[in-house]
Amino acid sequence: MSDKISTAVIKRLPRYYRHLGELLEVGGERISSNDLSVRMKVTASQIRQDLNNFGGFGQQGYGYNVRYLYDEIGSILGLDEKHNIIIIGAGNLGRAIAGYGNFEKRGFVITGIFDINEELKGTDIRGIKVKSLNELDEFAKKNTIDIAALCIPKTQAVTVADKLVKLGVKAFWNFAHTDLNVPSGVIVESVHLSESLMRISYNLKRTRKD
Amino acid sequence: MSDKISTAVIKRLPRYYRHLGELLEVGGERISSNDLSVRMKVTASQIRQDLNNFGGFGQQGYGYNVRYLYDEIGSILGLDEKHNIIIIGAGNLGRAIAGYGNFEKRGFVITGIFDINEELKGTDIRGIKVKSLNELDEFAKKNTIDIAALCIPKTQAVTVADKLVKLGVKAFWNFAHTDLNVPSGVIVESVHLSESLMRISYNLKRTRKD
DNA sequence: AAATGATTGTTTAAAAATTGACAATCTTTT
DNA sequence: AAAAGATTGTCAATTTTTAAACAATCATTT
Repeated sequence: MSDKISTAVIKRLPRYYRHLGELLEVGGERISSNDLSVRMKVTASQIRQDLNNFGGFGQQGYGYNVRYLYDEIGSILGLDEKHNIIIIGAGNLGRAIAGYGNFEKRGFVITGIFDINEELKGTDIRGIKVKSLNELDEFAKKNTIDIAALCIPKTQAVTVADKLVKLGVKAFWNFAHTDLNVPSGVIVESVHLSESLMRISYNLKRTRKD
Repeated sequence: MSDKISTAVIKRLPRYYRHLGELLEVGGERISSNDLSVRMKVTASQIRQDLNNFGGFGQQGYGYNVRYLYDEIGSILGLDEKHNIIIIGAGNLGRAIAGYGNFEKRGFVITGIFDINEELKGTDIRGIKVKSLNELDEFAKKNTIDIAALCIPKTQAVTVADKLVKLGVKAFWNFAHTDLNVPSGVIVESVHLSESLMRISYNLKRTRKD
């Protein structure tokens, strides 16, 4: 893999994947960049450029085979591999993520749920028993953790992330309202719900002015 | 307000707001674009350019007054106004959002929670009784809804959004794994968790190759 | 099997975003 | 009160991203 793919492209890939999946569900066999552009409300040019970062998946005069392109993008996204996820924080958010079955379809398997609250220990969430945060070290040494989802307040999140970095965890799905400082090579994908909400607020204010 | 502000700038504003808030918490009175750039890991030039879209908040030789800038950005983001939010879907995700107290600090008030499951009707979530989806029409006619958070599966989300658009709702916080088609002027902010997770997966695959 | 039509992959152009540079100006020190 | 130092606001340069254009090529029709 020669040149670095821009993050703008990567951010769009999952959306292509989703739309192709929806097309598959209704029996779509082929689609042109133009038809897809109408459906997705982006330019056909962008679609072709994005895809060509990874290779020529289409055919002149025909378009793209939906199933083939879907699988290829899935592979580019690493969805053909299994990923073990642990969830830190068994509150509503942690439970919401644990309970979302579709992730497992795509190879994301929840292998552990941890909470600082000892009273929750042993509680069953979707067949997984909540463990104490004290058991995290031992667990991490015995099991492969690909992704740690941090569903805890910001102060705890920073501490736990530091610990998990030392234990070798390479990727964080961060729901805490803070930035995480991790060594290079460690991935942080943050979902800042409050920031998302503020953007709505901004747009509401602006829209009213027009 | 003359020229349109780019979405790239808007996306960064909440992060400035958060960092300024953190500075306030530790008693910071002033900060230069340079110090802030180190803290936030962006260029000082970008900070100055971003802020100057909205006016000159700083002073040569001094920098920015933290409290003043914090309040100004808050105002730009519309956080000085109250926003009524309803939550559609009283599952774990809906409850997680309802239960997050910090939103209320920023003027986001949850005024209703609705679920299609009649069995949940009357259940108390943080002092709010869950209503049936059948009551949504009546509620919308009697109350102002600024933002509707859609915490339901995609098929329902599309239907409910259509209905709420007709009832005059102008902004959606969409957690369903689908795009929403709404008339222009209606705001959609989507939080696609599965797409976020796929980006992690992509980066994990790529990192291993380096 | 030749002609027509469709659609990609890729090049070129345009637009947007980011960074760098520096004069203007305010603060702080002497 | 003058000099030195700091830092903004803004302009210019660079880089990145997006869109347009089109030759190459494959599918379909006649």
